[in-house]
Order: sequence, then C-alpha cells, then structure tokens
Amino acid sequence: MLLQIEPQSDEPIYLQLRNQIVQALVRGELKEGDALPSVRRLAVDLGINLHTVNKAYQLLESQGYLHIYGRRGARITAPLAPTGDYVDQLASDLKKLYIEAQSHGVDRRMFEQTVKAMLAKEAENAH
Amino acid sequence: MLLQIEPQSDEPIYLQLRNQIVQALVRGELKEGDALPSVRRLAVDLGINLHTVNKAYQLLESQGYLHIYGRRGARITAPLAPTGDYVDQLASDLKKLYIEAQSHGVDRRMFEQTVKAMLAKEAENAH
DNA sequence: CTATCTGTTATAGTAAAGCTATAACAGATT
DNA sequence: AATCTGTTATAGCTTTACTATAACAGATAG
Repeated sequence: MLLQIEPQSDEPIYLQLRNQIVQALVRGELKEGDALPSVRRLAVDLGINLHTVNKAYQLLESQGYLHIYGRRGARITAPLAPTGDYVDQLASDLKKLYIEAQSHGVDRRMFEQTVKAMLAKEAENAH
Repeated sequence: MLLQIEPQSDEPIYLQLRNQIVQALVRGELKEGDALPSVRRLAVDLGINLHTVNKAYQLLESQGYLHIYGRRGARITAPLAPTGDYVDQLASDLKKLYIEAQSHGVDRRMFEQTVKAMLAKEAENAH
C-alpha cells in the first residue's frame, strides 16, 4: 500500500489519509484482516504528527472500515454492504453534482455520458 | 427567489447563499439580466453580515454567474457553456463519488441505477 | 441641492478547524 | 527489563468563517 500526502493541498491531511486508505480498499490492495501500521510508525514515514494519523484512524473506525484493538493494533474489517442511508446520501451527492453541472450548461444527456465515460475508464484501470 | 440560510449547518453561510442562487438559476427563477438585491438589503433580510453576502456575490462573479457594476448593482450574466475544464472537474468529482460508493459495496450497476433514478426524479420536479 | 443608498475598503475581534509539539501513563510485545 | 503501543492532556500556531464598526465616494431619489 503506497501512501503519499500533499501538505499544500486544500484537503486536510487526515482526510487525504482516510481517502487513500479507502481507495486502497477498493483497489484490493487492502483486504479484511490486514494490519495497519502503528500511528507513530506511519506518522514518521509520512513526516506528519501522530495525532493526525490517529484522527484518520478514528474516522475510519467510526465509518466501519477498520477496528482498533486498543494497543494491539488496528485491522481492516469485513467489506461494507450498501445501507439505505448511504444510498440516500449518494443520491443526494449526485443531485448536487447535477445541479452544478446544469448551471454550467451540461444537460441530462451530457451528464449521463460523462458518468458512463468515467465508469468505462475505471473498469479499464481495474485490469 | 426564496433564500433561506441555516446558521447551524456545516456549510459556510456564504456557500449556502452561493449555492442557492445557482440553484435558482438552474430552476429558471433567475434569468439573464435580473438584478440582485444590494448586499446590505439581503444581509438585513437574512439576518447576516453584509460582508458575508458580499463574499457570496464576489464568488459568484468570479465563477461567471453574475456581473457586478460597481455601485450600480449586480445582474445575472448569460448562461454558461460547458468548458473542457469543467467537464474534467465533473468527471473527477464523479470518480470520487464512485470510489466512495464502491467502498460501501455499491457496484457499477447499482451506481448507474442510482444516477438514473436521481435524473428521473429531477426531470419530474421540473414540471 | 440634499439626503439616502450603494459597493468598497479598512480594522478588529471572536470562534472553530486543522496541525503540530511535548509529555505522561499503562498495557503489550520483544 | 526495555521498548513499543494507543490514549489522553495541554498548549501553541495558522487559517477560515463570521461579525462589528467605521469611513469614503459614487449613484440615485426626493
């Protein structure tokens, strides 16, 4: 698992960390039961503070991606199943993107086409 | 045009304002040439500071949605056309949503279905 | 002309978020 | 026995968001 952070980014470091770990999960680079580096270890490797790493880990645990066994390390949990609440959230996020797209002159057809193009590209990168 | 802000929201007030004006544009409640209330007027109506309204206006102008004619008021500009840069941004945003969806067990078929359901619902609400 | 309204600019203060630094404790591991 | 671990606490710094107040000068309406 390759992790790299950009201190200059608008995105907070702890969120970059959280998102990259979720991304590694989706790519299959991290699987159920895998152990994560200690907060101190990862903090030194990335050149950041251990509290920032801890914040990312706590967030990931609260979202169900991993389980922290106190001082015995943290491990990836079983894959999540789509809940109704999450699908609602996804639909809401998509709606926001669509409204923004419409304000830029993107109509329904173009929006759907952009979605399909993105999905096709992602399907390719999976191989 | 009905504007309402939620001071308790995570979303900054000036962004709530910006987004609601863009939303009104998409809905057709605001059209090219329409005048916007003065920053003081709108600030009093919404119970917020004039600088917060001004920040929203400045943002909207920098994004091409309106033009500020100094002390002679602000007016909605002509509708935007989709630029390549914006479509790239849209594809990037969609990709982020898709990765997040996959981490919640949503596959490609379910993602596409959620998009179509959202678009159908929006098409209905337009009438 | 006079008074009012306008956008703009300046200064200042508060609050919260994000990140870092340091230290200490106690359980787990080697 | 020494080291590594997560956790907790305190503190400081920077940036963002929001508000408050004031002043200036152009535009408008009486």
